Amino acid sequence: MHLEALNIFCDVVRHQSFSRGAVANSVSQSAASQAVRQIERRLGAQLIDRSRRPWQLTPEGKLFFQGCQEIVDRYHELEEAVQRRQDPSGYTVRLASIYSVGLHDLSQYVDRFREAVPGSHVDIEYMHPDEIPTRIQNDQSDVGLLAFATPGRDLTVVPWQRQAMAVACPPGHRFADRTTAIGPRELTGAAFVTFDRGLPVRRELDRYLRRHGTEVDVVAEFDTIENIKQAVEDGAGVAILPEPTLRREVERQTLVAVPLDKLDDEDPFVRPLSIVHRRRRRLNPAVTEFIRLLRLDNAGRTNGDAPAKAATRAATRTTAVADAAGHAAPATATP
Amino acid sequence: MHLEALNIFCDVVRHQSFSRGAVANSVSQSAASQAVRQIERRLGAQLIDRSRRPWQLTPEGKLFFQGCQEIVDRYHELEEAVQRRQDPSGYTVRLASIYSVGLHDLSQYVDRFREAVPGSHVDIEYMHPDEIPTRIQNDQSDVGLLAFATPGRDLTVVPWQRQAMAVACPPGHRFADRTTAIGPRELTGAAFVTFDRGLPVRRELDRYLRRHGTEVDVVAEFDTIENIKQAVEDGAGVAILPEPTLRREVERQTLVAVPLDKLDDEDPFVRPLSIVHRRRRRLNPAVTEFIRLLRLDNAGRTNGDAPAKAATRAATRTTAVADAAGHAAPATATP
DNA sequence: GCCATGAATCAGTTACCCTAATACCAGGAA
DNA sequence: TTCCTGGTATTAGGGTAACTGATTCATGGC
Repeated sequence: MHLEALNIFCDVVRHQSFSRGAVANSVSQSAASQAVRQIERRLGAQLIDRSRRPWQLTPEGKLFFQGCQEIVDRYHELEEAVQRRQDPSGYTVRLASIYSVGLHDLSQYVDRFREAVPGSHVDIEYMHPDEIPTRIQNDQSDVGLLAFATPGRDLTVVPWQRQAMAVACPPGHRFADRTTAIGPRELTGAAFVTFDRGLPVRRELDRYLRRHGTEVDVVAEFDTIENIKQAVEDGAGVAILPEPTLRREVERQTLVAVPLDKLDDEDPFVRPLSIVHRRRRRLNPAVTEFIRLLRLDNAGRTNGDAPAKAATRAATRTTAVADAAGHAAPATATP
Repeated sequence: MHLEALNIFCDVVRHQSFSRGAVANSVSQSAASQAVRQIERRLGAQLIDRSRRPWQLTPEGKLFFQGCQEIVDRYHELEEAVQRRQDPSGYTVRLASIYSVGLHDLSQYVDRFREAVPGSHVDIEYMHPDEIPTRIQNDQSDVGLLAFATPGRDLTVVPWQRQAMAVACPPGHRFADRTTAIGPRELTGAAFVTFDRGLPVRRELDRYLRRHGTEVDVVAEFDTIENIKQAVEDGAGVAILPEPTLRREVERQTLVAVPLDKLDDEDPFVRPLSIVHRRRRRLNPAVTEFIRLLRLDNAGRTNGDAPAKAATRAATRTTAVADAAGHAAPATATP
């Protein structure tokens, strides 16, 4: 039996789809179908009940899937262990992050990690938020950093940071000299630069404005914070962005960040950043350690105007993310 | 990667030989060589150091072998589990035994086992003693019953019964009316029917006679106890055989069994029967249970003239043969 | 130096797996 | 019903991996 075939079966099950399982293994849909059929023939058992749509795992299929996952994971670990013994350059953690978690913010964690696990290495890749869950499911990345994440069938979400949102405007703007926080209603009618529709942060932003009866004049939409900041610098309008992502521009005095009024009667408007990793599967010990370090002292980190209390609570709430055996914990938290 | 290739590698390591590993997998030596090479290429690591004879596992090889064994075993378990879920006819224990452990003796254990593990089944195969370790190593049998067993690299030996040896003679023989035990020296010059050279029991028998300065007149050699008994019944001579194997003939009065004098100053001459199973590998839970039952109350069993004390000691000495996780225990005992 | 033993290599064949194209099937809409 | 759609199964054919049998090579013993 090919281990590759077992992996295809696992991916088909994880994605609930032969086609997507095939893609995850870089083979044709036909190959995936044949691979699963072959496993079924050799086992002499039907693993997938195809009589209805969408298809379902049979009891045998569930049993086999669990064992299969374990076996495939173990083999990959074994391969890694052998290669590491040869070339003891250490573990590599593959991190997938959205653009707006700055390299600068991450580097302190990376440094601490490399110190804690000698010879280890962190591969940081920045990408579109939609890509991150997919990459983690396909085992192309070990850990993801994501805003407004929602847990999925095979995705564990661990709250990480809560970034306060602030109004960004160019230095000459009428808001620029404000020494007090801005209430959302004050933005009514303002020229507004915002995120592309379809991004989770856009939905949250729109909901926030709607909740406060604020109608803004959307003059531009972008899919990255960098582009929005550029547009604001160019005088296109104002924007609401996570305060930590504005630090450099504020220092350089190319932008002004004015705090949003917290309006005591409700939760402040924050961007929750989360750590995501695959669920119900063995995690590399180095990955577990990296996640531990990430979560360890992000309370000591400045988090814009978000109350430290909230960040601390989020951090302690999920202390038992991974157990001693290196398995993903079944418990999942939503920001 | 082919699971079959991993299994070939494991067998090559277990047998310390590419050729024998190949045979165990029913492929050519060439195929085994190529399979191992391919694994090494894909891993990018040398697993076997071929520069010296006999070849040795590299550190990477040892690491890989351990993991490999685990993975292959787990997969086979998984396959079995799936098949059992489909057809819940239960576990099968494949038992390989020497001819002279009677079906009658075993059936009581089998009955008790089938009662303890509902739906289970015991496949008893009788064979030449030399075959048994091989079959166990090649995973063609789960448990073996063997006389004068010696533990091997991958074979755990658990003492089971100690059968007293007795002199067998035909009813008309001059020993037949003896009411007292026979001292070994009394056999000097007697026409003697014995085992084939090469059988462990023959070596022990010769050593016993030599130790007592007894020279017998070997008139025939056979490879099974049944043949020896037949020859003795036919008046070819006398023999020294395990007392329990003579029971039926004594009842039928076709043979007479006279106890061997125990000669207090030394251990009595007994045939140690042992349970053997593979070492350092997962054992099927049913197999573990079967072994437990075998060992459980063989003290209550009549064991010829062998002192019950010895049998009990042997049984308790190895109480921890298999731990709760179903792994073979590292400890091994020799009879 | 020579032989015996066991593994590596080679060439030829087989068998398997993959892709592409296409047929099929369950479920939803008209 | 009938058609349509999204997704899976099937089929044929080409490419490649893996096996066998023969041979060569390396090592350790003589």
